[in-house]
Amino acid sequence: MPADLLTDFEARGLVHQSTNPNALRSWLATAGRRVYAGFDPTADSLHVGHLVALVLLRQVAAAGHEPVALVGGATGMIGDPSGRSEERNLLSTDELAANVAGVGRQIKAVLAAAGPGGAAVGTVHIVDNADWMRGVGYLAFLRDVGKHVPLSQMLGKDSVKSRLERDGGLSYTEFSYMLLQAWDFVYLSDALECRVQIGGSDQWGNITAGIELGRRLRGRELHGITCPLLTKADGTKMGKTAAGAIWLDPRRTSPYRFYQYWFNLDDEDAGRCLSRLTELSLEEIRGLDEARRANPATRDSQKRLAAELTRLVHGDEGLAAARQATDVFFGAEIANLDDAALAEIFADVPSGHFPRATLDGAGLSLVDALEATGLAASKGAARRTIEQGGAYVNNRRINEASYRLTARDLAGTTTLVLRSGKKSYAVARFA
RNA sequence: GGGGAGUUACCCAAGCGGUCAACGGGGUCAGACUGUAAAUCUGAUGGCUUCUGCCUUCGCAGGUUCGAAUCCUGCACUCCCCA
Repeated sequence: MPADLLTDFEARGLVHQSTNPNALRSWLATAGRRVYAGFDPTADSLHVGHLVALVLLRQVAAAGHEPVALVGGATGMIGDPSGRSEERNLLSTDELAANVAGVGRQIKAVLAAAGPGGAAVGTVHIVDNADWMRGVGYLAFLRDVGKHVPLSQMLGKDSVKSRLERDGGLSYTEFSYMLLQAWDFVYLSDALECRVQIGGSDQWGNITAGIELGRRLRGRELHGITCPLLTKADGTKMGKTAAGAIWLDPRRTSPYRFYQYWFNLDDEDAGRCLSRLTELSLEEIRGLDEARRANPATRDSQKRLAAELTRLVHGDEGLAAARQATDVFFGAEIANLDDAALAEIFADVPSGHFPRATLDGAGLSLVDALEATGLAASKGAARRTIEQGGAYVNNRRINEASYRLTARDLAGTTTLVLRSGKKSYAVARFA
C-alpha cells in the first residue's frame, strides 16, 4: 500500500500550493498512480535548481507510484515566460535537440539511482512532448485546444500580467506557451492516466491552466502541487555562486565542486536541504537537526547532505572522488603522491604546462607560475598574494615573493600543486 | 526650440592647475578569528619592475601651461527644467 505522499511532502516543507488536498489524497491512495513534472531543455544539463523536482519524482516512485518526467522538446521551441522578466531568445533546433538528449539522460540517471538501502526504483516514464506536438497543425490546435481557453483566464496569470506591465511586454509566442503545457497535461491524462502535475511555485499558473482545460475538455479532475522555490537564508537562489550555477553535469561542475557546494552551506540552509532534497527519513533528519544545534562545529548535517546528493547525482565513484579530493585539499602537505593519483584528484582544477627544463638551475619563479595557471590575474597580484601569506606550494605556505620552483618542489614525478588562499587550486605539470 | 547639469578605475562616488594611480563606500582578493559557516577585524585592489622607478588611465579629439582629471575649443553620449 502506498505511503501518504502528500502528508510526507507537507512534513518536508515541499508543498507551496496544491489543489483540493482531500481529492488528491484519495486519488493517491491507490498504488501505481502516475504523477508528472516537466523539465525545460534550456541547457544541455540540469542544475541544482532542478533537484527539487527530481527528488519529488523519486519520492513518488518510493511511495509506490510511477513518476513521469516530461522533457519539453516542443515547449522548448517556445520558451516559458513564467518567472522571467524578459523575452527569451529562441534556441536553434540543433541546440534544442542536444539539450533534450542531455537533460533526458540526466533525468533517467537520477531517477534510476538506487534509493537509501539500495532499494531499486520501479517503473519510470520519460516522455518528450515533441512526440505528440510535432504532428499537430496550427489550425487543429486552435480549434481543439485554443477554443476552450478563455482569454480572461490567460490574461489573469501572474506570468502574463507582470510581463505586460513591463516595457518589454511579451510576444504572442510566449503568451501561447501555457496552452502547450496545459495540453501536455490533458494529453498525459489521456495517454498515461496521469492526473497529477508537480512543479516549482512559478508553475502554478501553467498547472492550473492544464487542470482547467482537462475539466472543460474531458470533464476530468486533475490535480496540482507546487513546491516552494528553494532559496538560501540570505534570500539568494540555491545553487547560484559567484562563479555561476552548480550543474549536474560533471563536465560543467565536477563532483568535487558539487560536493563542496553542499558542504559549505550554512546551518539553516543545510537543515532545509536535508528535508527537501534528501531521502533520509524524517526521524533521521530530526536527529541531524538536534545534533547541529547541540554541536554545529562537526558539520554533520552538511557532510551528510553533501554525501547524499553527490551520490544521487554522481554515484558512489563520484562521491569517493569528491571525498578523496576534499581530504587532500583540506589536509596537510601534499607529498609522495604519484602523478596518476594527482591527476585524478585534481581533474577539475585548472592546470598549467611547462617544459621540464624550467625547473632546472634557478627554476621557475612562483610569481610566474601563479600567473600562468590563472591563480593570479597578474604578476603584481601574484606578488601581493604571496606577500600576504596566501600562496602555497603542495599546501605548504610560501612567503617569499622571490621564491623559485625547482625539481625538489614536485609532489609527483612531473606535477606540483599550487594554491591561492583557502580553496583555489591549480596544478602545474612539467613535461 | 530655449535654459541648466553631467560623463572619473569592476560599480557607486570625491577631486576642480602641481604633494593624484587619483578620498570614501560597495564588490573582489588575501590574512586573523572560526565550524571548509555566518558575523567581525586587518591588509590589498591599473600594468611592468633589477623594489628603484618606469609605463598607461579620469567620455573622445585637439589646445593653453614648466606642469591638467582639474583651464580653453570642438565632438559624442546621458540627465533635468521650461516650451
